[in-house]
Amino acid sequence: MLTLKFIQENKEELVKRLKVKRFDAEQIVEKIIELDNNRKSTQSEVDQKQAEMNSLSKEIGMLFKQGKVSEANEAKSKTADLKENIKELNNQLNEISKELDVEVVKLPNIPHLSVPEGNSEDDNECVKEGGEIKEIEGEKLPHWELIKKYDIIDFELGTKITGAGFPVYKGKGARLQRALINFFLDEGEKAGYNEVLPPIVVNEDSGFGTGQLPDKEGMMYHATADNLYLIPTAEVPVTNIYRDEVVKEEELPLKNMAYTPCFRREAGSWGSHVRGLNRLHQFDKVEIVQIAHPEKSYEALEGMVAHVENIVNKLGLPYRILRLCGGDISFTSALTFDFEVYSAAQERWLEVSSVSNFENYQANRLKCRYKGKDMKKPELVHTLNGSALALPRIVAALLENNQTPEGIRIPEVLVPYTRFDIIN
RNA sequence: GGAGAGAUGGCAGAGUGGUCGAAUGCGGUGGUCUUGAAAACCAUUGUACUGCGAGGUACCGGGGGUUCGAAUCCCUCUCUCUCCGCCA
Repeated sequence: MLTLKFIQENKEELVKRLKVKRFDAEQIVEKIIELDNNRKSTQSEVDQKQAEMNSLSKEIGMLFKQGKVSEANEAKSKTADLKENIKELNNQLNEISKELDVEVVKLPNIPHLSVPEGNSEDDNECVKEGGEIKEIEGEKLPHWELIKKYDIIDFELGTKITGAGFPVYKGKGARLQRALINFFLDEGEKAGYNEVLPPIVVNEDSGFGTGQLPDKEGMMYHATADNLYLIPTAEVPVTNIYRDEVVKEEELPLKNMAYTPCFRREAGSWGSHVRGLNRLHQFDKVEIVQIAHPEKSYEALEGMVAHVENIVNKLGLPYRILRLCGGDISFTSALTFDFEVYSAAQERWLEVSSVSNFENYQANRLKCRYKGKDMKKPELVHTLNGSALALPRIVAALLENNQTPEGIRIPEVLVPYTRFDIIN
């Protein structure tokens, strides 16, 4: 969420810039400012009464000590009204604060100045294309046919064990998963990311910290007996490492990565174009997360984009990088680059990574700050994350693009990990 | 799952109703001394809100209560540790 200070000091600019996100902030901003001013004045009234109360109490203590019991009792009688008054004001203050919290989370993050105008994914700006779209020799099958043909991923079996969207990877299919995970982690390590293996269920506080709760509660599987949530992305546990922390300035940037399974309920979003591996309830992903100095977060973002590009390149997949437009960028992001790979048999681009800078929007909610030696107060950090990479669509593209009459060729970089070079 | 003990500042650890935002030690920062370092000595050292400022207010695991006054008493929740049980 945005800081109240920023909203107070930049209200015109805020309203103007949120228009790029197709968000009309004017009324909410007005309401927030009014509530915040109200909060401040009520707070200072409470403080003042409280100060009165404190000094009165001190006085009473002194009087008792000096044995002046009747004077003490007299002073005591004065406190009743004050006490009632404070209670009343505190109730008001609570109401105002609650209302303010509700309003302030309604405002999305401010888009970066480079975010293009636009209403939908069709208006995203392609900043780069790479790799080569090769002709497929022979029969051109979509991956959902290929996995059946070679018996490497079994959807029906997953349905039997769990339900739709929980595939079972078998034989070379399973090993390909493991190979990709290890390859991604090794590449991440080379790029300076520290590997963590976090819990894949999280508590409510963590859900709030990264913004899945309270709004997007429906996206997560919820273990109600213990009130824990299955993570939709490793971003949740890995970013929450730094919830309520003040980190040292010289430690920045903190670069972490994690492999985790991810769970998404994706309620009601199933249709014809989400066949096969295109959308699942459970999938594997390696996520990279950075906690960066505010002045260096865009440098960090560039580094993350370069890292993802490097991996996609090594896999030999045709790709393009999109700068998301105001209408497509997420609520919490300031700037997002999507990576898409071309899937030859489906003849469409598949999103495989999304790399974002949240600036201090997420950090404000997390209360993650940094402090340097000559800083008087800690300041909010910037947070960034990106997939590097999500497996299912990478697998889909690899299977489809590398199919030959003999079988599916495994990219050279993966062979040391898979220990086979063809699926046939 | 059963029984017991506990949660205080960056860490360790005192504090059982008033002058406690909290002793003391360690650590951190600045300084004196030194060619430099160590040692010693001196000073300083939490966060948030609010105010131009002096200052004020809140915070001793979370929430609630008793009281003129709570780190301290009561209720409740969470977590940690020890022992027992179960277990990859």
